[in-house]
Parts: sequence; C-alpha cells; structure tokens
Amino acid sequence: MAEKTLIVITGPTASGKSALAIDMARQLDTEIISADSRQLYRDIPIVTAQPSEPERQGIKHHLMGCLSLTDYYSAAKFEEDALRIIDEIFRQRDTAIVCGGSMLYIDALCYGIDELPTVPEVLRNALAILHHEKGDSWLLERLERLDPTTARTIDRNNIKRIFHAVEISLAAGKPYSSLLTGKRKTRPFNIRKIILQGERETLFSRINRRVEKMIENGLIEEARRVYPLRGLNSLNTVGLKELFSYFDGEMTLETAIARIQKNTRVFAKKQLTWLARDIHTDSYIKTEIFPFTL
RNA sequence: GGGCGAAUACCAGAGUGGCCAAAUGGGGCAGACUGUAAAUCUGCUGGUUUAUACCUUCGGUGGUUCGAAUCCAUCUUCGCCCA
Repeated sequence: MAEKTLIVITGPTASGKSALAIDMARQLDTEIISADSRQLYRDIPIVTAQPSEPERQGIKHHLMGCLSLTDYYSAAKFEEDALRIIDEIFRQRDTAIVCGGSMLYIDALCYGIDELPTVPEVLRNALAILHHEKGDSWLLERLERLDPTTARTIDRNNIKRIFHAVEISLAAGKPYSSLLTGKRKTRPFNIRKIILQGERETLFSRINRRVEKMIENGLIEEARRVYPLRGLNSLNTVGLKELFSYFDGEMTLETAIARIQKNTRVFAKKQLTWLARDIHTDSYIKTEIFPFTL
C-alpha cells in the first residue's frame, strides 16, 4: 500500500487558503476537509467565506455548511469527524487535504486532543444556574475543591475556562487536570503542513477588501435572516455580531463595517500568534511556508 | 471690535497646587490557549536595554510657590456669543 499523506493548509483569515486548497485538490484529484469552526454551519455562507459552487470547481468539500446553527460542536468532534473522512478518502487516494484557520481544530487533528467525558446537559444547566445565583467566586471555590491543580494555574478571570474545568470534573468524577495526558498522538499517515504567510499590511488590506465584498454579496441580508437567533454561539462571529449591534441601533452601518474589518484584523492576529508558536514548536510534522495566493 | 469658553499622551476624554508619566474608553502592539476557539482571557502602550529610579511631557513664553497639568500674566489657535 502506498504512503498516505494529509496536506494541511492553514494561515490567517483572508490569506487565500481556500483557493490554494481547491487548486491543489484539483491537481491531486482529491477532496477537501474544512477545518473551520464557523464554516461548519449552513445558513451563514457569506460571513464564513465558504467558497461558492463554481469556486469549488466540482471539488468535494467536507465539514462545510453541514450543521444547523443550533448544533453543538467541538474540537474533539472535529478530530473524530475529520479522521473518519480522511480514512474514507484514503481508501481511494493517497492524499487528502485539510484546509482551515481554526487552529485548535487543526491541532486536535494533527496531535490529538485528550478524551473528556461529555457533559450531560442537565448538569451543565444546573451548574449555570448555580453560577448565576452564587457568582464567580463560588465557581472558583468549586474548582478549588474539585481540581486544585487547575485552580492553581488557571486564569482566574477566564470564567468560561473555570466553568468548563468544573463541569468536566463533575461529569468525570475526578479532576479535570487528571484527564489531561499532555501527550501527542501520532497518526497512521504523513502530515504535511502548509502555512500561508505574508506581509501584515498586505493581509490587512486583503481583509478590508474582503469585508467590503461580503457586504456587496449580501452579508447584511444574511445577518438579518439569522438575527432572531443571535444568542447562539455559532453566531458569536465576527461579521455578524457587529451587524446585530447595527440592527439594534447601537451603531451606524458605516461603523459596523469598520468594526468588522477591525475585529477581523484582531482575529487574524490571534491566528498569527498561534502560528508563530506552532512554527517554533518542535514537531514531527513537516511545515512549509507559502506566500499568500491571489 | 467686544465678551466668554477651550487647548491634556496616537485619538477621545478625566484631572483643577504635592498621592500625576497623568483615570477611563477607543485604537495599536504582544501573549495565553487540550470539548461552544471567528470563542474566552491576559499584559504593554512618553523615554532611559533592568528599575519601589532618573529624564522629558499636559498649546507657547514668562512668573508665583519648597512644589504647577492644576494659580497669575501674556501670546497663539479653535469654538461660542454680542457687534
């Protein structure tokens, strides 16, 4: 059996990942798996910059536009889904392509993510109510009792993380920290990672242009359609939340658009920070740097 | 021509004798990240390679004072009002 290779294409938002992936997929006659926590959802193709049918050039795209906005998803699920799809692709071909900018997802796929119990919804809701009633300090106390190790190192202001550590500890019946192995999994295939990089200025102007194009393509209408569901996590997304504020009369359209551009730049910077660390971390994964594509 | 008000760090904007290199917000920069990650959180943002230290800053100049972003005089610019 020939060697199997997974090509992972990543980089900051608007760096041209999708175009490169489609190009490579066509040349290698294979399929694409999206690694993007927002492209997963249908109903929001414009903000998430999902390539249109003609842009896809007949290339099959997995994990894109397949969830409903109310669906729950996670990096662990992504690992599972992506591995399953990759396995299917490898039955026919020697290469598969993963493309996306959700760095946690990509790490989950490349290195694995520790197994944690699924938190029952009843437990999560009950905890949320208690937290709401008793406050942050109560939650921290719970964590100190349930998982002193995590309590010692966790960022005390990051309530979301604290909440998570508590709910996992409760669901597992043991400390959250004890479930973390700190070990990287290896995959039964080669991984070749391609990171798109370029001048910060170039990237920022690409972002600005792309946002303008999204508006032209009907972003406002898209946002308006999902506006009633605005509380959903899937809609806590750059490009939507700003327009929701505009709908609420909190800012002008012009301001909202400027804020989308700014928040997208901030998002891109976070991705770059992640990538910088990624590049400097020892890894058995072969990494190449490519320039932005046109 | 006369009267009043304003001028603060990249921007907006507090501060009205010492606790002020100067609140707060925005913007910018840097970072963390193992189950909602386009999320969530953190640090820095006058200079001096380190600083509980020194230097330079609050429109300009000159004063008062042990001490001034803060008080006085004067000049400049901007806004408002009366002509």
